[in-house]
Amino acid sequence: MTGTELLVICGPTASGKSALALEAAERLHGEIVSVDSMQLYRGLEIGTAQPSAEDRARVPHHLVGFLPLDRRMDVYSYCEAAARAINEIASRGRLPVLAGGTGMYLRSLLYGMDDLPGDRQLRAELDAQYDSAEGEGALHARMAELDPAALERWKQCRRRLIRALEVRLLTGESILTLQGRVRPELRYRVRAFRLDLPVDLLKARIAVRAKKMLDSGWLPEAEKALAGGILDSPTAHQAIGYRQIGEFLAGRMTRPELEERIITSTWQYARRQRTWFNHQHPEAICLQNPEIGAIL
RNA sequence: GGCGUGGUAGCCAAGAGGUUAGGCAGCGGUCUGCAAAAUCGCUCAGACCGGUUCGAUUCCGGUCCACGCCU
Repeated sequence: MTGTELLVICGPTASGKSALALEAAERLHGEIVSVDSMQLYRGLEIGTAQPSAEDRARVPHHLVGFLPLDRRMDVYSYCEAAARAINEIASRGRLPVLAGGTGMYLRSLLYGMDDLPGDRQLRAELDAQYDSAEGEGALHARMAELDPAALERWKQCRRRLIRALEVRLLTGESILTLQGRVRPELRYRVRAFRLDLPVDLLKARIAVRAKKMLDSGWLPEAEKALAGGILDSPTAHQAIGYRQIGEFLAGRMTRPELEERIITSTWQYARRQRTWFNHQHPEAICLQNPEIGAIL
């Protein structure tokens, strides 16, 4: 653990994290470090609800809107970048305020992750193999031989299986034995808050926000991102809404259907975030209201 | 008014006289290098009334409703 002090505000999408973090940073002499796998990207400003120019003028934001759409991102790279930003902010004597909803990024940043080797090239190859005709079976057979325990554990889960094989190939050992069993200590001195609004309220906020985004420029933004190949990008293609907007623009969906589908997938995302934050962040104090008073 | 077809869970949608349909949505969980991802589990039926049968969501009759055609 470093002595660096951190304020953390996490929670599901549309729960009011950004506004709260903004106000807190303003009052506490802080700068915001985004913990969001999609706000990273340049060109997805509206669709990923990035902070406005006005917000950014009020408080410096880091790790927002800088990454080209075709760039791959992963937890490890994110953590490196975020740790760097945190150090810079702290060295300026300001308070790093982490704000965002990408649970795995946040947990990895706060608690660290086992420093196992990684090889994107190898991983990409294994992934490509998986797609070929007998790929899945071949990969399973290979794992059955090299690391049956990991296969058993993740046979349903392509990515983790591939990652397990990657590590096995790189180290000669099973990822299961290399990963620490116990959760490590926090790496920073954190004051963490997790927003957990009542379900009905959160649902309503999601619906309102989705409609507002669609009414205020998301469509042209998405059209441009689609033209730029977002759907074929390694990571950014996962952003909610862009594929659906493509369908809508192609006339395969009505506007009400589009809204509904976006709201639905956003809610599903929020649900996953809720279960993550409810279970993975014992250090965080639960806030039922995005109110500044609670964190000052 | 007549004839026909159909009424299956919040929605879509099958088959079968007795054995889980399935998909979507919903709910709960998992999560160590693509996480706005991936994945596991659970809940929710047979329009209504009667009959046949050991047993009906499935067969028969009626009622209601929807759709189509005819008058």
